[in-house]
Amino acid sequence: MMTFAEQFDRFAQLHLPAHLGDDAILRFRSLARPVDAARDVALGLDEGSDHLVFVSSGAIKLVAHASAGRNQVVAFHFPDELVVVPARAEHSYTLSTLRKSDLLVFDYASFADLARGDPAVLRSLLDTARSSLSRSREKSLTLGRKTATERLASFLVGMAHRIGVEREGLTFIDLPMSRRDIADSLGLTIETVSRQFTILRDLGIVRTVGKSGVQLVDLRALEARAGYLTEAA
Amino acid sequence: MMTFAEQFDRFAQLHLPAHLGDDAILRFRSLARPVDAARDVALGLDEGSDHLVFVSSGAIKLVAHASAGRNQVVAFHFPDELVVVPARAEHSYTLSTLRKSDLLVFDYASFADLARGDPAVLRSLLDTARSSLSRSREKSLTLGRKTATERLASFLVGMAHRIGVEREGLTFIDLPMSRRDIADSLGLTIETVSRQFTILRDLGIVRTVGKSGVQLVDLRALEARAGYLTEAA
DNA sequence: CGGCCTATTGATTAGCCTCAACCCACGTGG
DNA sequence: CCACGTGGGTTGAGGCTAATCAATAGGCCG
Repeated sequence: MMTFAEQFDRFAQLHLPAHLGDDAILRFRSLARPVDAARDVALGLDEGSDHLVFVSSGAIKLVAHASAGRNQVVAFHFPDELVVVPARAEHSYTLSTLRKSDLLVFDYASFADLARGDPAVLRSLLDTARSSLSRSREKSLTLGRKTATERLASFLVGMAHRIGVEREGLTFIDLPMSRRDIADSLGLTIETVSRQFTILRDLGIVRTVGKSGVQLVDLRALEARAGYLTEAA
Repeated sequence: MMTFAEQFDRFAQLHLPAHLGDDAILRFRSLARPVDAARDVALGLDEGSDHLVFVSSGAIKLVAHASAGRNQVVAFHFPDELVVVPARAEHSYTLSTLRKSDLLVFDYASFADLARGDPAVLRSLLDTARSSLSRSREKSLTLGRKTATERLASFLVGMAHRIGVEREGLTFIDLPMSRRDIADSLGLTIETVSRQFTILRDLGIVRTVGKSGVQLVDLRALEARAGYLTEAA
Protein backbone atom coordinates (compact mmCIF):
# COMPACT_ATOMS: atom_id res chain seq x y z
CA MET A 1 0.00 0.00 0.00
CA MET A 2 1.58 3.23 -1.19
CA THR A 3 0.57 6.70 -0.12
CA PHE A 4 -0.97 9.03 -2.64
CA ALA A 5 2.10 11.26 -2.46
CA GLU A 6 4.43 8.37 -3.23
CA GLN A 7 2.27 7.27 -6.11
CA PHE A 8 1.91 10.68 -7.67
CA ASP A 9 5.59 11.50 -7.30
CA ARG A 10 6.48 8.31 -9.10
CA PHE A 11 3.96 9.08 -11.81
CA ALA A 12 5.23 12.63 -12.24
CA GLN A 13 8.81 11.48 -12.39
CA LEU A 14 8.07 9.02 -15.19
CA HIS A 15 5.35 10.68 -17.20
CA LEU A 16 5.57 14.42 -16.61
CA PRO A 17 8.50 16.53 -17.82
CA ALA A 18 11.01 17.70 -15.23
CA HIS A 19 10.67 21.35 -16.14
CA LEU A 20 6.99 21.54 -15.19
CA GLY A 21 6.17 24.27 -12.68
CA ASP A 22 4.75 23.56 -9.26
CA ASP A 23 1.31 24.94 -10.03
CA ALA A 24 1.04 22.88 -13.22
CA ILE A 25 2.01 19.77 -11.28
CA LEU A 26 -0.62 20.56 -8.69
CA ARG A 27 -3.25 20.77 -11.37
CA PHE A 28 -2.35 17.31 -12.67
CA ARG A 29 -2.29 16.11 -9.11
CA SER A 30 -5.82 17.31 -8.55
CA LEU A 31 -6.98 15.16 -11.47
CA ALA A 32 -5.51 11.97 -10.06
CA ARG A 33 -7.90 9.70 -8.22
CA PRO A 34 -6.12 7.03 -6.17
CA VAL A 35 -7.61 3.55 -6.25
CA ASP A 36 -6.41 0.85 -3.92
CA ALA A 37 -7.86 -2.41 -5.12
CA ALA A 38 -7.56 -5.98 -3.88
CA ARG A 39 -6.68 -8.93 -6.08
CA ASP A 40 -9.06 -9.80 -8.90
CA VAL A 41 -11.25 -6.71 -8.77
CA ALA A 42 -12.89 -5.05 -11.77
CA LEU A 43 -12.53 -1.28 -11.63
CA GLY A 44 -15.82 0.50 -12.00
CA LEU A 45 -14.84 3.12 -14.51
CA ASP A 46 -17.44 5.27 -16.19
CA GLU A 47 -17.90 3.56 -19.55
CA GLY A 48 -18.94 6.78 -21.16
CA SER A 49 -15.52 8.34 -21.29
CA ASP A 50 -11.87 7.44 -21.79
CA HIS A 51 -9.49 7.10 -18.88
CA LEU A 52 -5.81 7.03 -18.16
CA VAL A 53 -4.63 4.65 -15.47
CA PHE A 54 -1.18 4.65 -13.92
CA VAL A 55 -0.06 1.45 -12.24
CA SER A 56 1.81 2.31 -9.03
CA SER A 57 2.02 -1.25 -7.79
CA GLY A 58 0.48 -4.61 -8.64
CA ALA A 59 -0.59 -5.74 -12.08
CA ILE A 60 -3.69 -5.29 -14.22
CA LYS A 61 -5.41 -6.57 -17.33
CA LEU A 62 -7.52 -4.76 -19.90
CA VAL A 63 -10.24 -7.07 -21.19
CA ALA A 64 -12.53 -6.71 -24.21
CA HIS A 65 -15.88 -8.48 -24.18
CA ALA A 66 -17.75 -10.17 -27.02
CA SER A 67 -21.07 -11.96 -27.04
CA ALA A 68 -21.57 -15.35 -25.34
CA GLY A 69 -19.26 -14.45 -22.49
CA ARG A 70 -16.14 -14.57 -24.59
CA ASN A 71 -13.31 -12.40 -23.28
CA GLN A 72 -10.11 -11.24 -24.86
CA VAL A 73 -7.31 -9.84 -22.73
CA VAL A 74 -6.14 -6.92 -24.81
CA ALA A 75 -3.21 -5.92 -22.63
CA PHE A 76 -1.45 -6.63 -19.36
CA HIS A 77 0.15 -3.75 -17.48
CA PHE A 78 2.74 -3.58 -14.74
CA PRO A 79 4.13 -0.99 -12.29
CA ASP A 80 5.22 2.38 -13.71
CA GLU A 81 3.13 1.90 -16.85
CA LEU A 82 0.37 4.17 -18.06
CA VAL A 83 -2.69 2.67 -19.78
CA VAL A 84 -5.22 4.25 -22.09
CA VAL A 85 -8.63 2.77 -21.26
CA PRO A 86 -11.20 3.44 -23.98
CA ALA A 87 -14.88 4.16 -23.48
CA ARG A 88 -17.36 1.57 -24.65
CA ALA A 89 -17.40 1.20 -28.44
CA GLU A 90 -18.56 -1.80 -30.50
CA HIS A 91 -17.37 -3.85 -27.59
CA SER A 92 -17.00 -2.97 -23.94
CA TYR A 93 -13.79 -2.96 -21.94
CA THR A 94 -13.05 -3.82 -18.34
CA LEU A 95 -9.93 -3.07 -16.34
CA SER A 96 -9.23 -5.60 -13.58
CA THR A 97 -6.48 -6.18 -11.09
CA LEU A 98 -4.43 -9.38 -11.21
CA ARG A 99 -3.12 -8.80 -7.71
CA LYS A 100 -3.48 -6.18 -5.02
CA SER A 101 -2.72 -2.91 -6.78
CA ASP A 102 -2.32 0.78 -6.23
CA LEU A 103 -3.56 2.81 -9.16
CA LEU A 104 -4.02 6.41 -10.17
CA VAL A 105 -7.04 7.04 -12.36
CA PHE A 106 -7.37 10.12 -14.59
CA ASP A 107 -10.17 11.25 -16.79
CA TYR A 108 -8.57 11.25 -20.24
CA ALA A 109 -10.25 14.38 -21.57
CA SER A 110 -9.34 16.47 -18.52
CA PHE A 111 -5.79 15.23 -18.59
CA ALA A 112 -5.38 15.96 -22.28
CA ASP A 113 -6.88 19.42 -21.88
CA LEU A 114 -4.43 20.21 -19.14
CA ALA A 115 -1.60 18.77 -21.20
CA ARG A 116 -2.38 21.23 -23.96
CA GLY A 117 -0.30 23.73 -22.05
CA ASP A 118 2.84 21.65 -22.31
CA PRO A 119 3.99 19.81 -25.44
CA ALA A 120 6.30 17.57 -23.42
CA VAL A 121 3.36 16.06 -21.57
CA LEU A 122 1.60 15.38 -24.85
CA ARG A 123 4.76 13.92 -26.29
CA SER A 124 4.95 11.55 -23.37
CA LEU A 125 1.31 10.54 -23.76
CA LEU A 126 1.91 9.99 -27.44
CA ASP A 127 4.83 7.71 -26.66
CA THR A 128 2.61 5.75 -24.30
CA ALA A 129 -0.04 5.36 -26.97
CA ARG A 130 2.52 4.37 -29.58
CA SER A 131 4.06 1.64 -27.49
CA SER A 132 0.60 0.27 -26.68
CA LEU A 133 -0.16 0.36 -30.38
CA SER A 134 3.02 -1.56 -31.18
CA ARG A 135 2.25 -4.21 -28.63
CA SER A 136 -1.31 -4.47 -29.87
CA ARG A 137 -0.14 -4.97 -33.43
CA GLU A 138 2.30 -7.65 -32.35
CA LYS A 139 -0.62 -9.30 -30.61
CA SER A 140 -2.65 -9.23 -33.82
CA LEU A 141 0.07 -11.17 -35.55
CA THR A 142 0.18 -13.65 -32.70
CA LEU A 143 -3.57 -14.12 -32.60
CA GLY A 144 -4.04 -14.23 -36.34
CA ARG A 145 -1.17 -16.33 -37.56
CA LYS A 146 0.59 -18.28 -34.86
CA THR A 147 0.16 -21.81 -33.53
CA ALA A 148 -0.59 -22.54 -29.88
CA THR A 149 3.06 -23.29 -29.04
CA GLU A 150 4.26 -20.15 -30.79
CA ARG A 151 1.72 -18.08 -28.91
CA LEU A 152 2.85 -19.31 -25.53
CA ALA A 153 6.51 -18.96 -26.49
CA SER A 154 5.93 -15.37 -27.67
CA PHE A 155 4.04 -14.63 -24.49
CA LEU A 156 6.81 -15.94 -22.26
CA VAL A 157 9.50 -14.05 -24.17
CA GLY A 158 7.47 -10.87 -23.83
CA MET A 159 6.88 -11.39 -20.12
CA ALA A 160 10.56 -12.16 -19.62
CA HIS A 161 11.39 -8.72 -21.01
CA ARG A 162 8.75 -6.96 -18.97
CA ILE A 163 8.75 -8.65 -15.58
CA GLY A 164 11.54 -11.22 -15.73
CA VAL A 165 14.35 -11.21 -13.18
CA GLU A 166 17.80 -12.74 -13.44
CA ARG A 167 18.43 -15.58 -11.03
CA GLU A 168 21.44 -17.86 -11.17
CA GLY A 169 22.13 -16.74 -14.71
CA LEU A 170 18.64 -17.67 -15.90
CA THR A 171 15.51 -15.60 -16.39
CA PHE A 172 12.78 -16.23 -13.86
CA ILE A 173 9.20 -15.01 -14.22
CA ASP A 174 6.61 -14.86 -11.48
CA LEU A 175 3.41 -14.70 -13.51
CA PRO A 176 0.73 -12.61 -11.79
CA MET A 177 -2.01 -13.90 -14.08
CA SER A 178 -3.88 -17.20 -14.05
CA ARG A 179 -3.95 -19.77 -16.83
CA ARG A 180 -7.36 -18.40 -17.74
CA ASP A 181 -5.93 -14.92 -18.19
CA ILE A 182 -3.11 -16.29 -20.32
CA ALA A 183 -5.62 -18.24 -22.40
CA ASP A 184 -7.79 -15.14 -22.81
CA SER A 185 -4.74 -13.18 -23.86
CA LEU A 186 -3.57 -15.75 -26.42
CA GLY A 187 -6.95 -16.65 -27.88
CA LEU A 188 -6.74 -20.23 -26.58
CA THR A 189 -8.40 -22.35 -23.88
CA ILE A 190 -6.85 -23.03 -20.49
CA GLU A 191 -6.41 -26.68 -21.43
CA THR A 192 -4.43 -25.80 -24.53
CA VAL A 193 -2.25 -23.37 -22.59
CA SER A 194 -1.60 -26.07 -20.03
CA ARG A 195 -0.65 -28.57 -22.72
CA GLN A 196 1.76 -26.08 -24.29
CA PHE A 197 3.42 -25.57 -20.91
CA THR A 198 3.81 -29.32 -20.68
CA ILE A 199 5.37 -29.48 -24.14
CA LEU A 200 7.88 -26.72 -23.36
CA ARG A 201 8.63 -28.34 -20.02
CA ASP A 202 9.19 -31.78 -21.58
CA LEU A 203 11.53 -30.19 -24.13
CA GLY A 204 13.60 -28.78 -21.28
CA ILE A 205 13.03 -25.21 -22.47
CA VAL A 206 11.21 -24.00 -19.37
CA ARG A 207 10.72 -25.23 -15.84
CA THR A 208 7.59 -24.43 -13.88
CA VAL A 209 7.75 -23.67 -10.18
CA GLY A 210 4.41 -23.88 -8.44
CA LYS A 211 1.51 -22.29 -10.22
CA SER A 212 3.01 -18.95 -11.11
CA GLY A 213 6.76 -19.44 -11.40
CA VAL A 214 8.47 -20.04 -14.74
CA GLN A 215 12.19 -20.54 -15.19
CA LEU A 216 13.43 -19.97 -18.73
CA VAL A 217 16.08 -22.62 -19.12
CA ASP A 218 16.80 -22.07 -22.80
CA LEU A 219 15.78 -18.60 -23.96
CA ARG A 220 17.22 -19.15 -27.44
CA ALA A 221 15.12 -22.24 -28.00
CA LEU A 222 12.08 -20.39 -26.71
CA GLU A 223 12.63 -17.52 -29.13
CA ALA A 224 13.14 -20.00 -31.95
CA ARG A 225 9.69 -21.40 -31.22
CA ALA A 226 8.04 -17.99 -31.04
CA GLY A 227 7.65 -17.71 -34.81
CA TYR A 228 9.65 -14.52 -35.17
CA LEU A 229 10.82 -13.56 -38.60
CA THR A 230 14.49 -14.47 -38.52
CA GLU A 231 15.98 -13.09 -41.71
CA ALA A 232 15.72 -9.48 -42.80
CA ALA A 233 13.26 -8.69 -45.56
CA MET B 1 -2.75 11.62 -59.58
CA MET B 2 -2.81 14.57 -57.23
CA THR B 3 -0.24 17.35 -57.16
CA PHE B 4 1.98 17.72 -54.14
CA ALA B 5 0.29 21.03 -53.31
CA GLU B 6 -3.17 19.45 -53.38
CA GLN B 7 -2.01 16.59 -51.21
CA PHE B 8 -0.26 18.71 -48.64
CA ASP B 9 -3.12 21.20 -48.41
CA ARG B 10 -5.51 18.36 -47.72
CA PHE B 11 -3.16 16.94 -45.11
CA ALA B 12 -2.71 20.31 -43.42
CA GLN B 13 -6.43 20.94 -43.36
CA LEU B 14 -7.12 17.64 -41.63
CA HIS B 15 -4.13 17.10 -39.40
CA LEU B 16 -2.57 20.47 -38.69
CA PRO B 17 -4.28 23.15 -36.60
CA ALA B 18 -5.78 26.12 -38.41
CA HIS B 19 -3.87 28.69 -36.40
CA LEU B 20 -0.47 27.48 -37.52
CA GLY B 21 1.75 30.19 -39.00
CA ASP B 22 2.97 30.11 -42.59
CA ASP B 23 6.56 29.43 -41.67
CA ALA B 24 5.61 26.52 -39.41
CA ILE B 25 3.48 25.06 -42.19
CA LEU B 26 6.40 25.39 -44.57
CA ARG B 27 8.60 23.45 -42.20
CA PHE B 28 6.13 20.58 -42.06
CA ARG B 29 5.83 20.81 -45.80
CA SER B 30 9.55 20.38 -46.21
CA LEU B 31 9.35 17.10 -44.30
CA ALA B 32 6.70 15.62 -46.57
CA ARG B 33 7.94 13.26 -49.25
CA PRO B 34 5.33 12.55 -51.92
CA VAL B 35 5.06 8.97 -53.14
CA ASP B 36 2.97 8.09 -56.13
CA ALA B 37 2.67 4.31 -56.21
CA ALA B 38 0.88 1.93 -58.56
CA ARG B 39 -1.42 -0.85 -57.38
CA ASP B 40 0.06 -3.58 -55.22
CA VAL B 41 3.41 -1.98 -54.50
CA ALA B 42 5.38 -2.36 -51.28
CA LEU B 43 6.77 0.96 -50.12
CA GLY B 44 10.48 0.81 -49.47
CA LEU B 45 10.58 2.57 -46.12
CA ASP B 46 13.71 2.59 -44.04
CA GLU B 47 13.06 -0.15 -41.50
CA GLY B 48 15.32 1.50 -39.00
CA SER B 49 12.97 4.31 -38.07
CA ASP B 50 9.29 5.06 -37.62
CA HIS B 51 7.27 6.84 -40.26
CA LEU B 52 4.03 8.70 -40.65
CA VAL B 53 2.14 8.15 -43.87
CA PHE B 54 -0.79 10.25 -45.06
CA VAL B 55 -3.10 8.67 -47.61
CA SER B 56 -4.09 11.30 -50.17
CA SER B 57 -5.79 8.88 -52.52
CA GLY B 58 -6.04 5.13 -53.00
CA ALA B 59 -5.89 2.54 -50.22
CA ILE B 60 -3.11 0.81 -48.32
CA LYS B 61 -2.43 -2.07 -45.96
CA LEU B 62 0.04 -2.38 -43.12
CA VAL B 63 1.31 -5.96 -42.91
CA ALA B 64 3.24 -7.71 -40.14
CA HIS B 65 5.42 -10.68 -41.04
CA ALA B 66 6.07 -13.88 -39.11
CA SER B 67 8.21 -16.88 -39.98
CA ALA B 68 7.25 -19.34 -42.73
CA GLY B 69 5.85 -16.59 -44.94
CA ARG B 70 2.85 -15.97 -42.74
CA ASN B 71 1.45 -12.46 -43.01
CA GLN B 72 -1.01 -10.56 -40.86
CA VAL B 73 -2.69 -7.44 -42.16
CA VAL B 74 -2.57 -5.19 -39.12
CA ALA B 75 -4.54 -2.30 -40.60
CA PHE B 76 -6.14 -1.01 -43.77
CA HIS B 77 -6.10 2.72 -44.42
CA PHE B 78 -8.07 4.96 -46.72
CA PRO B 79 -7.93 8.54 -48.03
CA ASP B 80 -7.48 11.35 -45.48
CA GLU B 81 -6.12 8.96 -42.87
CA LEU B 82 -2.73 9.17 -41.20
CA VAL B 83 -0.85 5.97 -40.35
CA VAL B 84 1.92 5.35 -37.86
CA VAL B 85 4.34 2.86 -39.41
CA PRO B 86 6.70 1.34 -36.85
CA ALA B 87 10.33 0.43 -37.37
CA ARG B 88 11.26 -3.23 -37.36
CA ALA B 89 10.79 -4.83 -33.93
CA GLU B 90 10.29 -8.50 -33.09
CA HIS B 91 8.55 -8.68 -36.42
CA SER B 92 8.92 -6.56 -39.52
CA TYR B 93 6.25 -4.43 -41.12
CA THR B 94 5.51 -3.60 -44.73
CA LEU B 95 3.26 -0.90 -46.08
CA SER B 96 1.72 -1.75 -49.46
CA THR B 97 -0.78 -0.16 -51.78
CA LEU B 98 -4.05 -1.90 -52.57
CA ARG B 99 -4.66 0.34 -55.55
CA LYS B 100 -2.92 3.24 -57.24
CA SER B 101 -2.26 5.68 -54.42
CA ASP B 102 -0.90 9.12 -53.66
CA LEU B 103 0.87 9.23 -50.33
CA LEU B 104 2.84 11.67 -48.21
CA VAL B 105 5.64 10.08 -46.20
CA PHE B 106 7.12 11.73 -43.09
CA ASP B 107 9.93 10.64 -40.88
CA TYR B 108 8.24 10.23 -37.52
CA ALA B 109 11.03 11.60 -35.35
CA SER B 110 11.45 14.75 -37.45
CA PHE B 111 7.72 15.32 -37.49
CA ALA B 112 7.38 14.88 -33.74
CA ASP B 113 10.33 17.18 -33.09
CA LEU B 114 8.74 19.88 -35.19
CA ALA B 115 5.40 19.28 -33.51
CA ARG B 116 6.98 20.04 -30.17
CA GLY B 117 6.45 23.67 -30.95
CA ASP B 118 2.69 23.30 -31.14
CA PRO B 119 0.56 21.27 -28.72
CA ALA B 120 -2.34 21.15 -31.18
CA VAL B 121 -0.26 19.18 -33.67
CA LEU B 122 0.71 16.72 -30.97
CA ARG B 123 -2.88 16.46 -29.85
CA SER B 124 -3.90 15.59 -33.38
CA LEU B 125 -1.14 12.97 -33.64
CA LEU B 126 -2.25 11.56 -30.32
CA ASP B 127 -5.81 11.26 -31.58
CA THR B 128 -4.54 9.43 -34.63
CA ALA B 129 -2.59 7.00 -32.48
CA ARG B 130 -5.52 6.48 -30.15
CA SER B 131 -7.95 5.64 -32.90
CA SER B 132 -5.44 3.20 -34.40
CA LEU B 133 -5.04 1.68 -30.96
CA SER B 134 -8.80 1.28 -30.60
CA ARG B 135 -9.11 -0.40 -33.94
CA SER B 136 -6.17 -2.66 -33.17
CA ARG B 137 -7.73 -3.72 -29.87
CA GLU B 138 -11.02 -4.48 -31.61
CA LYS B 139 -9.03 -6.58 -34.03
CA SER B 140 -7.46 -8.52 -31.18
CA LEU B 141 -10.91 -9.48 -29.97
CA THR B 142 -11.89 -10.51 -33.48
CA LEU B 143 -8.76 -12.57 -34.03
CA GLY B 144 -8.71 -14.13 -30.60
CA ARG B 145 -12.32 -14.95 -29.93
CA LYS B 146 -14.54 -14.87 -32.99
CA THR B 147 -15.64 -17.54 -35.44
CA ALA B 148 -15.01 -17.27 -39.16
CA THR B 149 -18.50 -15.97 -39.91
CA GLU B 150 -18.31 -13.41 -37.12
CA ARG B 151 -14.94 -12.22 -38.39
CA LEU B 152 -16.22 -11.60 -41.90
CA ALA B 153 -19.40 -9.97 -40.57
CA SER B 154 -17.35 -7.66 -38.29
CA PHE B 155 -15.07 -6.86 -41.20
CA LEU B 156 -17.94 -5.94 -43.50
CA VAL B 157 -19.64 -3.79 -40.86
CA GLY B 158 -16.37 -1.96 -40.27
CA MET B 159 -15.75 -1.43 -43.98
CA ALA B 160 -19.33 -0.21 -44.40
CA HIS B 161 -18.63 2.55 -41.89
CA ARG B 162 -15.32 3.48 -43.42
CA ILE B 163 -15.78 3.21 -47.17
CA GLY B 164 -19.43 2.28 -47.66
CA VAL B 165 -21.70 4.41 -49.83
CA GLU B 166 -25.49 4.63 -49.83
CA ARG B 167 -27.11 3.38 -52.99
CA GLU B 168 -30.83 2.79 -53.39
CA GLY B 169 -31.22 2.86 -49.63
CA LEU B 170 -28.65 0.11 -49.09
CA THR B 171 -25.00 0.25 -48.20
CA PHE B 172 -22.64 -0.67 -50.99
CA ILE B 173 -18.95 -1.39 -50.55
CA ASP B 174 -16.34 -1.53 -53.27
CA LEU B 175 -13.62 -3.52 -51.57
CA PRO B 176 -10.15 -2.42 -52.69
CA MET B 177 -8.51 -5.50 -51.21
CA SER B 178 -8.33 -9.08 -52.50
CA ARG B 179 -9.66 -12.17 -50.76
CA ARG B 180 -6.10 -12.87 -49.73
CA ASP B 181 -5.82 -9.50 -48.02
CA ILE B 182 -9.13 -10.07 -46.24
CA ALA B 183 -7.95 -13.51 -45.14
CA ASP B 184 -4.65 -12.06 -43.90
CA SER B 185 -6.57 -9.41 -42.00
CA LEU B 186 -8.99 -11.86 -40.37
CA GLY B 187 -6.51 -14.62 -39.58
CA LEU B 188 -8.19 -17.05 -42.00
CA THR B 189 -7.46 -18.65 -45.37
CA ILE B 190 -8.85 -17.40 -48.66
CA GLU B 191 -10.95 -20.54 -48.96
CA THR B 192 -12.60 -19.93 -45.60
CA VAL B 193 -13.27 -16.30 -46.44
CA SER B 194 -14.85 -17.38 -49.69
CA ARG B 195 -17.06 -19.92 -47.91
CA GLN B 196 -18.21 -17.29 -45.42
CA PHE B 197 -19.16 -14.99 -48.27
CA THR B 198 -21.17 -17.84 -49.74
CA ILE B 199 -22.94 -18.41 -46.42
CA LEU B 200 -23.86 -14.73 -46.01
CA ARG B 201 -24.97 -14.62 -49.64
CA ASP B 202 -27.14 -17.72 -49.29
CA LEU B 203 -28.73 -16.21 -46.18
CA GLY B 204 -29.67 -13.16 -48.21
CA ILE B 205 -27.66 -10.85 -45.93
CA VAL B 206 -25.23 -9.64 -48.58
CA ARG B 207 -25.04 -9.70 -52.34
CA THR B 208 -21.71 -9.81 -54.15
CA VAL B 209 -21.20 -7.86 -57.34
CA GLY B 210 -18.18 -8.94 -59.33
CA LYS B 211 -15.04 -9.54 -57.34
CA SER B 212 -14.96 -6.42 -55.28
CA GLY B 213 -18.54 -5.22 -54.89
CA VAL B 214 -20.61 -6.06 -51.82
CA GLN B 215 -24.18 -4.94 -51.25
CA LEU B 216 -25.32 -5.08 -47.65
CA VAL B 217 -28.94 -6.22 -47.97
CA ASP B 218 -29.61 -6.66 -44.25
CA LEU B 219 -27.25 -4.63 -42.08
CA ARG B 220 -29.07 -5.59 -38.88
CA ALA B 221 -28.66 -9.29 -39.56
CA LEU B 222 -25.00 -8.70 -40.40
CA GLU B 223 -24.40 -6.88 -37.12
CA ALA B 224 -26.22 -9.64 -35.25
CA ARG B 225 -23.73 -12.10 -36.71
CA ALA B 226 -20.69 -9.98 -35.85
CA GLY B 227 -20.53 -11.17 -32.25
CA TYR B 228 -20.88 -7.76 -30.67
CA LEU B 229 -21.77 -7.58 -27.03
CA THR B 230 -25.43 -6.61 -27.11
CA GLU B 231 -26.39 -5.90 -23.53
CA ALA B 232 -24.62 -3.41 -21.28
CA ALA B 233 -22.34 -4.78 -18.61
C1' DC C 1 -12.34 -14.24 -78.00
C1' DG C 2 -8.71 -16.38 -75.44
C1' DG C 3 -5.76 -16.65 -71.55
C1' DC C 4 -4.79 -15.70 -66.88
C1' DC C 5 -5.44 -14.77 -62.34
C1' DT C 6 -8.65 -14.76 -58.65
C1' DA C 7 -12.43 -16.78 -56.50
C1' DT C 8 -15.32 -20.69 -55.50
C1' DT C 9 -16.41 -25.36 -54.44
C1' DG C 10 -15.31 -30.08 -52.84
C1' DA C 11 -12.90 -33.84 -50.02
C1' DT C 12 -9.98 -34.78 -46.47
C1' DT C 13 -6.95 -33.67 -42.52
C1' DA C 14 -5.04 -31.40 -38.53
C1' DG C 15 -5.15 -28.62 -34.55
C1' DC C 16 -7.54 -26.84 -31.12
C1' DC C 17 -11.90 -27.08 -28.35
C1' DT C 18 -15.12 -29.50 -25.44
C1' DC C 19 -16.29 -32.47 -21.95
C1' DA C 20 -14.71 -35.10 -18.20
C1' DA C 21 -11.75 -36.96 -14.74
C1' DC C 22 -7.94 -36.40 -11.83
C1' DC C 23 -4.18 -34.09 -9.34
C1' DC C 24 -2.03 -30.98 -6.43
C1' DA C 25 -1.15 -26.94 -3.53
C1' DC C 26 -3.01 -24.42 -0.11
C1' DG C 27 -6.04 -22.97 3.57
C1' DT C 28 -9.15 -24.35 7.20
C1' DG C 29 -10.85 -26.46 11.15
C1' DG C 30 -11.28 -30.33 14.08
C1' DC D 1 -0.86 -31.76 13.38
C1' DC D 2 -3.33 -33.82 10.01
C1' DA D 3 -7.79 -34.67 7.54
C1' DC D 4 -10.54 -32.42 4.53
C1' DG D 5 -12.27 -29.23 1.14
C1' DT D 6 -11.65 -26.09 -2.57
C1' DG D 7 -10.05 -23.99 -6.65
C1' DG D 8 -6.71 -23.87 -10.14
C1' DG D 9 -4.07 -26.75 -13.08
C1' DT D 10 -3.10 -30.99 -15.73
C1' DT D 11 -4.18 -34.95 -18.48
C1' DG D 12 -7.12 -37.79 -21.53
C1' DA D 13 -10.77 -39.02 -25.25
C1' DG D 14 -13.48 -37.51 -28.82
C1' DG D 15 -15.64 -33.85 -31.78
C1' DC D 16 -15.73 -29.79 -34.66
C1' DT D 17 -14.02 -25.78 -37.06
C1' DA D 18 -11.03 -24.15 -40.19
C1' DA D 19 -6.73 -25.58 -42.88
C1' DT D 20 -4.94 -28.13 -46.60
C1' DC D 21 -4.92 -30.20 -50.97
C1' DA D 22 -7.14 -30.35 -55.33
C1' DA D 23 -10.05 -29.16 -59.09
C1' DT D 24 -13.40 -26.06 -61.36
C1' DA D 25 -15.57 -21.68 -62.42
C1' DG D 26 -15.62 -16.93 -63.46
C1' DG D 27 -14.26 -12.07 -63.95
C1' DC D 28 -11.08 -9.08 -66.32
C1' DC D 29 -7.31 -8.09 -69.29
C1' DG D 30 -5.16 -8.05 -73.72
